[in-house]
Amino acid sequence: MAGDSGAHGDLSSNGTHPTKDSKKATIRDVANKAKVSLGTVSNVLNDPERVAPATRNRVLKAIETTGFVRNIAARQLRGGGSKAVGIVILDSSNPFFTEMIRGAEDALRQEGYLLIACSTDGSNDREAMYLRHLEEHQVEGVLITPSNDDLEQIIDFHDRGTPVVLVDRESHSGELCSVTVDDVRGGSIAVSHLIDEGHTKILFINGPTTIRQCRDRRAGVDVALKSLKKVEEADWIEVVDLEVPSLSIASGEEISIELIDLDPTITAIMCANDLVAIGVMRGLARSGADLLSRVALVGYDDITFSSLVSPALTSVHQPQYDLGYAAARLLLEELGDSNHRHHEIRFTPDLVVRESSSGRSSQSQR
Amino acid sequence: MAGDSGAHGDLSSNGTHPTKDSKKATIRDVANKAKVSLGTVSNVLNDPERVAPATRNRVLKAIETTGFVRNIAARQLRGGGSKAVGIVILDSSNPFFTEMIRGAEDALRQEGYLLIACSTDGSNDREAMYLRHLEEHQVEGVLITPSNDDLEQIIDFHDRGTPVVLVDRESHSGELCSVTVDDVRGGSIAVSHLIDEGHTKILFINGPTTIRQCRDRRAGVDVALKSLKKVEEADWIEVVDLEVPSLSIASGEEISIELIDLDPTITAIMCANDLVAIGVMRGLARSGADLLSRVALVGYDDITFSSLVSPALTSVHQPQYDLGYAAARLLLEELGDSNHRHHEIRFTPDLVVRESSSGRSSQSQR
DNA sequence: ATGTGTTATTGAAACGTTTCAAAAACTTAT
DNA sequence: ATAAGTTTTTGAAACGTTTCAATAACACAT
Repeated sequence: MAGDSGAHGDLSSNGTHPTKDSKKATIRDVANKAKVSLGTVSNVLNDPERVAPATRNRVLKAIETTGFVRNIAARQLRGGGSKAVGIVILDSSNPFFTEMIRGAEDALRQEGYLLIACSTDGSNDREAMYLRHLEEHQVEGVLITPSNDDLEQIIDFHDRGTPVVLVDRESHSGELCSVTVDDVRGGSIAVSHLIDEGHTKILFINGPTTIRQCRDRRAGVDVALKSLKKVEEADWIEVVDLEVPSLSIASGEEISIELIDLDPTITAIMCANDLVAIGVMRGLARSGADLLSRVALVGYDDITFSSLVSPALTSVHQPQYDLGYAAARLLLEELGDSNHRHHEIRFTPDLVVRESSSGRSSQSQR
Repeated sequence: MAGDSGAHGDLSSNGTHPTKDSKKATIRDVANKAKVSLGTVSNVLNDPERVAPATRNRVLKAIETTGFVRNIAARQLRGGGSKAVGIVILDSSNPFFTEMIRGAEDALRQEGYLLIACSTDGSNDREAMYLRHLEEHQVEGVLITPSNDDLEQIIDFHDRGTPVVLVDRESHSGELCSVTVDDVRGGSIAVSHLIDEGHTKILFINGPTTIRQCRDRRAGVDVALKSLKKVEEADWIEVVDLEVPSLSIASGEEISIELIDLDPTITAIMCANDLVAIGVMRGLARSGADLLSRVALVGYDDITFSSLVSPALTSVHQPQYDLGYAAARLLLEELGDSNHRHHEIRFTPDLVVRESSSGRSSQSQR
């Protein structure tokens, strides 16, 4: 920029970083350098076919010479989009969510969007705060796993003009797009696996039934049982319920204490998610209990580390990355289509069988 | 807004979401409703003491009635900040980084900033792309773990006006703030622990020595050895080196094949990070090898799941959350202080001893 | 009522970019 | 040289908010 001091006018210090206070080049600087109008520079940036090649090259050179970096805020103000999307998740310590973010980020990067990540830790108030900040920034859309069952605040947010895609949560009345996994089916295939292995009395450790995913997974167990009873008249299969206050490793550890003296006719445990299952494993290991050599264990989510614990955990695989990727693609679709119709993408989970449910001694007891 | 149609003027459809196309309230709408000037509304929002209570209340009511949401882009254009900070990390699958993001987000949330998360996966080109996008958005600062040793592109970015804090990386010439962990010391305390346990021949599985952290951790081993040799003239301690191409679980699994026939005089293994150590464990378990019952294993990072694998992994604890939190605080400090002097915060790691290095049979062999 | 000092409010202009009607420049045909 | 058609370029105005010099309003003293 050595030869351009004149184009920048006053280079006086404004008190911030006195040693490095050059003003950034604007579109006006480029226009002056290339001896064209502001509109022509804008056309070169946004509609290059409209500009004669010679002029275009002159402008491109001036852009390089001045070190021009476009100002998104100015564009946004004039009516352009913010090129940013918010993602609001529950817990950034849970690999389920971080894989989801990864999928969303990959999809958005392809279109030149930035991803603003917000963790609510299940707090409705924090969710409200983040939504407000995102609205002030005029993000082009938001991907969100709601902090609770009541979608009112999210729907209000959407109604004020920002497209929303629900992640791992349905929109019952169809006013929002959503990406979900069929948790009823997930519960069914997990319990069916255990039944196929010969287990007849199964403990289901659920999370808070205020959480729809917990309810669905448990409901899936009933669906599988009903279906089996119809086909095989299998009336001897029994499911026992227990509930932990949160879907965390800590909750699993706490409940493991109650499992030490588990009814010996229970030969299988199914947990509402992997963190709870891992906590159970950890708690039992800590207390020296040998329960898991006779009892099968199944988790839900198939987070990255489930294959690394010992015994490796059988788990219902949720396509975490795909959830995030699909949600972002759905949002991009909505942004590009003024006649967009909301819809839902539903993924089907599958079971990944590992050590924790294999070769348990249920068959010898049956 | 039912009684306000006049204030909004033309509510004609612009072809986007025809059913819900109300224009958002601007500061002008608030001013009209409260019968004050634009400047007064701005003062109520930004400098409320300057406005008479009666006027202020009238304006606040109008803000509520109109549903006004401030427009950050407009403020930014006029000279306000973007209230957004970028964080550029290497790999969002590694819990080390996700914990770090969590710390940064918590610190920034307190000041009303949003966090824009970007993953480079170690790619210099992707890092460059993200830096450019962040610059267009005029983020108020960037926290970054560099994708490689060459900081030139990051320093250029900083020199163009955006404050930068390096995370887990030093700035050798002091032109940037940084937050690091003393990896030399981490290496030392890990190997010292093994020596204290009686191990005299130790295998060090390093990552790419182009990565400064890998070099430092290995260097720390030498520092501990030198120190010990001075004090106790302990010339019998030996370290054997091996290198994996990347710090991943997969690399650890691959190298585990070579460990099956490990020299029996090697009684301890130290890995450059937890993912490699976990990979080694997994690979050995898969091949049925019983090596880890006689050989101690130490990792580095102490990611969340290290305590959950079996045997639970002894690891050098890195304060991941604190790294992120401190980096963000340092950046906020720099933003608030026009006479800011760059400095470095250096954390001291500590060793968390778990099963993987306890009670290995090294002492009976010595 | 007049003068002085203080507080509160106003409103023009700035910020960087895009947009599109109008003007200018270019090309081709007569 | 003139006219018509096409391409290229221009530049005024808009976007929402902040800022600060100028003005208005208010309070108090004489």
